[in-house]
Amino acid sequence: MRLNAQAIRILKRNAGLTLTQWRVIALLAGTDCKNSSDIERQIGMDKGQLSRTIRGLADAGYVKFKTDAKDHRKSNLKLTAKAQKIYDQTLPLMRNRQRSLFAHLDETEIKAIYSALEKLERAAQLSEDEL
Amino acid sequence: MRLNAQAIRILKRNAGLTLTQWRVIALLAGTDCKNSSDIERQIGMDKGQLSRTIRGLADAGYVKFKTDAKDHRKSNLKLTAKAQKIYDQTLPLMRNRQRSLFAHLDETEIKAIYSALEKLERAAQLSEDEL
DNA sequence: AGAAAAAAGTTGACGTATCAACTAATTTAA
DNA sequence: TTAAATTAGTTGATACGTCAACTTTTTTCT
Repeated sequence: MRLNAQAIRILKRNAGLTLTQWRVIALLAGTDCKNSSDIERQIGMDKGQLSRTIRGLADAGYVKFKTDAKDHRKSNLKLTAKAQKIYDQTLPLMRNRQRSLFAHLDETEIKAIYSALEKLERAAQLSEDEL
Repeated sequence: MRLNAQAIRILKRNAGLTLTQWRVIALLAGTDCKNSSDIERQIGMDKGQLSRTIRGLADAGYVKFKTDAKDHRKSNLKLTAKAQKIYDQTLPLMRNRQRSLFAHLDETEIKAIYSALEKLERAAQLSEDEL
């Protein structure tokens, strides 16, 4: 989407992050997501892409892995101080952008969009069998 | 987008085409688009991707190139009979899908969506400088 | 307890979107 | 008319989205 272009640029210039990387960091920082599956459930992101994104973050020194003591399949993720700092710095920028984008829409439009998108998803789901 | 998933499957199963390939074929078949730039202007697709898509179609025997006699930069594209046939067969399927998706939306919702998306694009454009 | 199923992650493949740099041909404007 | 700007198209790089096959560990079921 062209709409993401600026978000991407903001992140690249201010934090050296990709949008996906930022989303993951934001979830680790702002929610109680602990591992890959939590994130997957939270934003419905693909397992595979998630795995690669997290490895990228780890390589860049933004997160640390630690295999869960009770369930050896899981590895718990923790943001480094570096990541936390970047998150704190970038969050306001992202929030501003979000606000200024949606500022131009009124209630009705926002609701219509969400409802319509839901319906489209449902319709897509329903006709799934016909293939 | 998950919404495209079925379209992609329809095309793959019924025609062995990707969505992008089908869009290009549809433009060549259903509009007066003659070359890459026409298509680019029509659907705002990236030049690069377009170039690769078209080459793919040519390699698969769906389109033929012919350098324009007057302007040697342009190459005019023509669908092969094979492509025409596939297009004719697939068009109804795609139309049905389109219809059944939008059937669940009322006028208001459709208008709201378009208007909202336009505004979002504009807002994104406007705030471009702040980066 | 042991087999089967499910969950957590990893990896590979392919398609799509966007940006940038580049060549070659054409148009424009001094 | 020649230099500069545009336009058409190609190629490379990177990010993102989705599907599928696979390993390892845990859970479920009988």
